[in-house]
Amino acid sequence: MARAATTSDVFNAIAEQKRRQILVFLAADEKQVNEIVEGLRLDQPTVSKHLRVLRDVGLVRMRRNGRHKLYQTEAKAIRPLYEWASTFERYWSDQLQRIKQRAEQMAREQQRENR
Amino acid sequence: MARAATTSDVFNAIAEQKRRQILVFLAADEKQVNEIVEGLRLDQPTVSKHLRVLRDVGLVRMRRNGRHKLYQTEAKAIRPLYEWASTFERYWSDQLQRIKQRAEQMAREQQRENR
DNA sequence: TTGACATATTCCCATATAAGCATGTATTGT
DNA sequence: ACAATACATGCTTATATGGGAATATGTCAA
Repeated sequence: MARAATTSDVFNAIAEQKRRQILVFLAADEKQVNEIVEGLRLDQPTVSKHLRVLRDVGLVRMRRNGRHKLYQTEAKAIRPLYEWASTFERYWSDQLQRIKQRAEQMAREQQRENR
Repeated sequence: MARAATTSDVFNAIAEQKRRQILVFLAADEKQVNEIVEGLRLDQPTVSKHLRVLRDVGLVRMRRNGRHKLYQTEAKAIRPLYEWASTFERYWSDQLQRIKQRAEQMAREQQRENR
């Protein structure tokens, strides 16, 4: 079995760096393909192909405007990713907290010695 | 050019569903390979290979214990992913807020009609 | 209608997978 | 020392990829 299709879910779609760039680029406002090409310095077919993948998994939405097409990031489609990552938040905070506590502990011991 | 290596970064490493499962499974406590195999019902070589990828990108840490190896998720390695996803948080909240505002607006109009 | 502009798709290629099966390696108990 | 246990790696195969170049499709303007 090969790797899962890039269009199989959000996790696979965002594995590609250029697609991540595109998503950031399109987060605030809708933009034409042209603007993406110039803004990110990618070839036009490359951009179109990545947009296709992003569209297939619902990470961007598109509307036509004359002979342009306007793409924009569908922010809410990123939530599954965000939520999955959040699963681990408590664990890394725990670790950070432990480190912090240890540091405070050491500071207290230092003080005691200096007294 | 093919797809970027699964070991090239966290984004590629977590594209695989089974690796995501493993990370969740190892989030709270360290576990032996054996336990992963049984807990997630995967073949042992499959698990070892996925662990290899996860280790290469720093998503799990390992220590030996006798003839076992204990793996645990390195939660802080997931932060880049979390932070990237957070970039979009304001956009999806904006959208949600807009939806909420629209709902409230409609409610007000309803009230006015009923008066 | 035709031409120009904007975007999408196709074809080819090099590359990297993930699964399954077989085998290798390390560590411990006896 | 040896057998058993616990993992890791090697090999093969089917499959999907992303880039580049060429080409197709779609839409407007004159």
